[in-house]
Amino acid sequence: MEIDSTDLPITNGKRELGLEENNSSNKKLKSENGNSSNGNGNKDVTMTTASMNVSSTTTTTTTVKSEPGLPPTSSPTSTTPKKASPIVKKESTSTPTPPTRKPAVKKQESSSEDSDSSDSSSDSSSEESSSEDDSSEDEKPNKKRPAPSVSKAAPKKPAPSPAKKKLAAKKKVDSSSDSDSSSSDSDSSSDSDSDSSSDSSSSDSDSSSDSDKPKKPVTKVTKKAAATKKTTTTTTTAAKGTSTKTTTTKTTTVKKEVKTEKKKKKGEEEEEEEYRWWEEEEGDDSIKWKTLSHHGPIFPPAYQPHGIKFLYDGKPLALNPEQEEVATFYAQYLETDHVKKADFRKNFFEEFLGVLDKNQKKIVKTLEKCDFSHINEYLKNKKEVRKSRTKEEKDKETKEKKVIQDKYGFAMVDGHKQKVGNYNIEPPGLFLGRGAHPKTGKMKSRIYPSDVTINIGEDEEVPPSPIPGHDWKEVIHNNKVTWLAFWRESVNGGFKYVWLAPSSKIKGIADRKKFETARELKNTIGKIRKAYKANWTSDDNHTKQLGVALYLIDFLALRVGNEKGEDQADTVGCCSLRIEHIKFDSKKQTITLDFLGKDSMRYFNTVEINPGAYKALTEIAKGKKKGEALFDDLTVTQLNNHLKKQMTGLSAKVFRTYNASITLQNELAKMTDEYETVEEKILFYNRCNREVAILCNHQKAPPKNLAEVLGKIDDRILELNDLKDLCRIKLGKTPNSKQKDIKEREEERLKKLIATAIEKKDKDTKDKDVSDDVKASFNRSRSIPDGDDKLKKKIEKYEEQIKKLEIQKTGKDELKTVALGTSKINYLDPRITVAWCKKVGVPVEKIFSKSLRDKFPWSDVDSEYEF
DNA sequence: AGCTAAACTTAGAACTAGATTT
DNA sequence: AAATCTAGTTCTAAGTTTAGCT
Repeated sequence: MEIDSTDLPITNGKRELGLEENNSSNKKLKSENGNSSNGNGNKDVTMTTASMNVSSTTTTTTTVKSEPGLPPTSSPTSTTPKKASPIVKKESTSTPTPPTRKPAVKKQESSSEDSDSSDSSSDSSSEESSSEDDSSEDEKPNKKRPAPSVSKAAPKKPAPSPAKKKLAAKKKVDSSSDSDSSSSDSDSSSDSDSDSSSDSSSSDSDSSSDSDKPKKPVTKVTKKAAATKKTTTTTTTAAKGTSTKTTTTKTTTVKKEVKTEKKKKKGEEEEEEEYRWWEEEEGDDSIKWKTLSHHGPIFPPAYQPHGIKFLYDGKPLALNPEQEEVATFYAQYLETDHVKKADFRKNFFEEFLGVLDKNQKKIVKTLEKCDFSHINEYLKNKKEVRKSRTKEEKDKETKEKKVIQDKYGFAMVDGHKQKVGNYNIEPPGLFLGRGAHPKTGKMKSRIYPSDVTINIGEDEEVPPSPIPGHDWKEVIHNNKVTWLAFWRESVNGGFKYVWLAPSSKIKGIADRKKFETARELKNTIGKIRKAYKANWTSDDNHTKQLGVALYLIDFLALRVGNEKGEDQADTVGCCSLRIEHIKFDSKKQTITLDFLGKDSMRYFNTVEINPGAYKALTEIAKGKKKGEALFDDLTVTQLNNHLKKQMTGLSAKVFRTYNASITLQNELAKMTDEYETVEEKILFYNRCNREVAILCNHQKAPPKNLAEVLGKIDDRILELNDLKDLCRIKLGKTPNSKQKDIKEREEERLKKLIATAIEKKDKDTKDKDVSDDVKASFNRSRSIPDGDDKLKKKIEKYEEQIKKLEIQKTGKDELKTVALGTSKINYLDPRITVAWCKKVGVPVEKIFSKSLRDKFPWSDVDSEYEF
C-alpha cells in the first residue's frame, strides 16, 4: 500500500476517501501511528491548515490536538490548556449567532490523490478485494457482496456449535398465558388505576364528555381475545429457531453471564432470556411479528394540587387546579436559562392566559407581574424531601417500580418475552426544545387513553384502559409496524410511539441490517466516489450539485439535511446549507463550514478539500446571496433516489455509518504495544472512538464544573511539586520553586485544612480543638525521609503521581466537549469492538455497558472479524 | 414530481444509582 | 453517613427515510 514513511501519516489521516488501495493492510502499520493515532496527530500532514485554523480561531476544539497522543508514557505537559474561548454550547437564546463551540474536526483530505491516481483503481475493487477472505468476488459493483459470512446469522467459523438449526420453537404457552391472565386481573394495576381515577377528576372539564362514552367500539378484534391463546403457541417461530432455552454454550460472553446470574436469583424466569434469534435465518422483513401481546403504556399520575399561593402584582390570586398546574410547570424553570428566552416567556404566557377565566384575565396583564416564587420554593422543598428519603423508603419505591416494570416493561412477541423501551406516556409540561425553537414554552398537554392507539396481536387480549371512562382511541392489529402504541403530541402534532427496547429482536435485526448495509457500501464505495467525482465537472447544474453534495456527505460525514419549517429551529444539513454557512479560501483551497446542525449543535470546520470539489463548489455558490440555498437544484429525495440506484438499501445516512465504522476499525488497527495494561488499552480505544465522535461532530456541553475540577488537579500537582522540591532541597539540589514560595503555600494548605476540619467538626463535637490533630497528620503526610536513596525514591513517587494527574487532566480536557456515547450506540459496528477486545485482551464489558451488551447480543465474532 | 403522513433512528441533557472519598 | 463524582440509564426532541397520495 502506500509507501511508508511519508505516506503513512497520510494514510491514517485520510479517511479512505480516495479509493486507493485497501486498507486491509493497515493493520500492520503501526509505527508512527502512535502519535498519530491519537487525536489529531496524524491528519495533519496534509491538512494541517485546517487544523490550524480551527485552533487559532477558536481554540476549543483543537485543543485537543495538541498532544493527545501521548500514550500514557509521554509526558503530558504540553497539554496545557489552551482553552480560552468560551464554549458555549447551545447558544443562549438571545444571542443568535455565535455559538461557539467548535467542533473540531479536521480532516484531511486526500484529495490529491484520490482524484488522480487512485481513481482508476478506484473501482475500488481495491479496497474490497483486499478485504477479506470471504469476498471472493470482489468488485462487482453493486449488489451485494459477500461480506464475510456474516450477513446471515453469522456463523462464525470457529466454532461454536453451529447450532442454527431450526426447530420450531415451541414456546411454552403457559408463560404467555400467565401474563395475560394477570393482565386480566386488571386490578393488578391498582396503582395506575388509582392515579387515573384521581386524574380524571382533575380533568373534569374535558373529561366530562368522555366519561359518557362507554367504551368505544374498539372493535372487533378485541373480543376474540379469549379465544386466542392457543394461537400463540402455534405460530411462534416458524422459522427456525433454535429453541433456546438452553444452552448453547459458548459464545456470548458477557451476556450469558448476566443471565445466569439472573436465573440463579429468580430461578423461574429463564425462558427466552436466551433466545438466540441472530442464529436464525432471516425471513420476510416486511412482517414484523406474528403474535404480539403487551399491557399498554402507563400514564403519569394525576396532578396533585398543592394550593401554594400565586401572586399577581404582589397580591394573591386564587388558581383552580388546572391553572395551578400550568403555573407550576413554569415555576420549575424560574431559575433556569429557559426563562431568559423571550419566546419561552411569550409562549408560556399565552398558555397561561388560555387557562385563566374572564375575571382573572382582567387582572393578569403581563408575565412580569406574575410571581411564581412561592411555588418554586415549594418545588425545591419537595425535591429536598425526596432526596432525603430513608433507605427503606427508597427500597420500597424500587420494589414497587419493579412490580410495574415486570408487568408493563415486557411484551410477548412471537412467543418470546421482549423488553419494551418506553412504556411510560410522557407527562404534561412545557415544551422546551433545543436551540432557538419558536415553540419553546408551549404546553405539552396531558395524554389520556382516548388519545392513544394500541397495536396488538389480533387474537390477544386488549389491555384495559387504566383510566375509567377513557377508552383507547383505537385498537389495531398491524404487524407491518413495530410500535405497540402511539399518540400525537400537542405542540407540533408529532407522533409519539411506544417501541420495544433496543435489546429486542425486532430492533436488533434492524440494527444488524444497518451495519450490513454499511459493509456493503464498503464494497461499492470506490465506484460511487468515482461517479460523484465525475459529476463535479458536469454542465448540468443538478448533476454537479449532486456530485458535490455527495462528496460533502461522504467526506465530512454531514447529515443529508431535510427542509425544515418556519415553526422549527433553524438548523441545516448538507442539502439545506445556505450561502452564509460556507466560506472559501482560495489560497489554501479550504472551505469553512459554520452552521447549526441537528439539536442546534454547531458544526464549525475549516478543511482543505479536493481541488475538483472546491472548484465545483465555488461555481455552485457563485452569484448566490446570503440566505439562498447552496444546493438550490437538488433535493434530499433526489439525492437518495440517486443513491438507491447505485446500491440497494443505500441512502445518505449509510455514509455516516460506514465512515464511522471504518474509521474506528482503521484507528484500532494502529494499536501498538505501548499500550500495556488494560487501562491503557481502554484509553487507546477511547481515543479511537474520539476520532469518530469528532468526525460525526458529536459534542456535549462541557461539564459546568470543569474549570473547578481542573483547578483542583492543578492545585494537587503544584502541591506534589512542592513536596518533591522539599525532598530535592534536602538532597542538596535546587528546587524548581523558590523556597519562600513553597513555604508560604504549605502554610496556606495547612491553614485551609484546619479551617475545613473545624467547620466539619463543630457539628458533632463542638469544642474540641482539632487543629493539633490536623497539623499532626499534615506533617505526617509530608515526612521527608533520610538518606539519599530514600529521598530519590520518594521523588520518583511524586513524579509518578504528578504524571498520573497530568494524564488525567489531559483526558478530561480531550473529552470535555466530545461525546463518545452516540457513536458507540448508533454508528460503530459492535463487531469491530468485540474483535478488537478479543485480539488485545480487553474484556468487552470494559467498553460496552450492560445495556450495550444487551443491545448487541449478535456481535460475538472472533478476533478476525473485519467490517 | 412533489407533498404529507408515518415510521423509525439518532441525539444531548437530565436524572439516578453506584462507587469513591471525606 | 454524607458528599462528590461518575458511569450508565432514561427521556424525549430532532433528525432521516419510506410509503402513499394527488
